[in-house]
Order: sequence, then structure tokens, then C-alpha cells
Amino acid sequence: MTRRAGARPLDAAFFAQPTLDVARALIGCTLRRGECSGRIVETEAYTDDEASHFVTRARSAGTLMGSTSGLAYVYSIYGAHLCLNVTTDARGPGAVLLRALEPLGGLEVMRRRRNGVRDRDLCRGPGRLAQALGVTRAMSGEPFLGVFELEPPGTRVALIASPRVGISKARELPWRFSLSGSPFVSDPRPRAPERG
DNA sequence: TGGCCGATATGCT
DNA sequence: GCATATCGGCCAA
Repeated sequence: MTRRAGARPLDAAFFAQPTLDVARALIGCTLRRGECSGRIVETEAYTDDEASHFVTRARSAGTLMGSTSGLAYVYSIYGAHLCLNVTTDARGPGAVLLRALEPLGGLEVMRRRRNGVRDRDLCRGPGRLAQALGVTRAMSGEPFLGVFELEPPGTRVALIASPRVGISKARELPWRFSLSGSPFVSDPRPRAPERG
């Protein structure tokens, strides 16, 4: 019998996989919190590279990224913004930053939280995504699936791999993944197509 | 303690 | 394209 992929929500074991695998597999998944939902169109992977908070914030993020998987990791950046990650890789340090969603449900709530910006920009960028979903610092350290629901896509998706955004170290690693052709991916728009 | 630097977003030129 | 708000971590002193 044909089981429709996408019918079954992901479980905690999903996040125990290697970080890059999780970062790629999250593209196309539907993320929900309450009535708000969206398709994940952009992620970034962080492990023990020089740009990772596992290294640069070893005293705070290190514990979370290093020894766990499946936990929400929320941090603030440039004062006013929050970024939502999920810790990965049961065997080593890792986290995936959720950078952009294609809004699917709960648009009214998200518009209100985002102060009425145009729909395309509701979740286009990590700070915007966090604001639209009502992410708080208190979620950090909580089981990700206790706060969010995650459902895999029904079909294969076309991925693009490109350098991560906004970092000054380890720029050469193509660890930003996005849904090819999606207008909901943040700037700068990635170019290089991923093979395989 | 103080200074510096961000895994950013926004508004203005 | 560029300036800047805004604040938590981290490290030097």
C-alpha cells in the first residue's frame, strides 16, 4: 500500500540525525504553532565550525548544541531580534537555524505580530519568522516538538545549497539550504544549485 | 566594568 | 546601497 508521505508528523528521532541531513530534510516541511503554519523554505546548519555558537558562545549555547537534539534553541541578535533553532545530532554538537517560511495558515495572527507588513515578508528572515510565530526566549531548552508540530513534505523538493548569511567566519561552507525558486527565501537570494 | 561584535530588520538616499 | 537601532555574550583590563 502507498502511505502518503507527509501524513505522519516527525518525531524526536528525526533531530538525532547528522545536522546537515536534518537541515536539508527540513526544507519543504510544514511547521505549525497553534493556528500559525508555514512551509520551511530556508535553513542553515551549524555544528562545531568557527561560525557556530557552539564555538563562539561556548559558555551558553555550547551545552544545548553539544549534548542534545530536538530542543528549541532561541537566542537574541542585534538587540531586538530572536532566532529560532532546533538542536540536532545526538552524537555531537549541532543546530539548525530556521530562516524563512512560506506562510500557509494563521495569516491574520502573523500579520498582527508583524505589524502589517506584506505577506511575502511575514516570515522572510530568521528574526521575522520568530516574530511571526510568537517565539520567545523562554522556549529555549524546551523540546522543539512540545512547542511546534512538524510534518514532512509529500514529494521530493528541489534544494539549493549556498553560503550561510551574516557570518564572518567559515564563509566557505555551503550550509544554507533553500527551496529552489521560492519567493519566500530571504536575501541575499542563493544561486548555486545543490547536486545529489 | 567597559568595549566590541554579531547566525538582523528597517528605513532612507 | 548604506546607516543605525539595540542588547546579550564574551573577553580584556
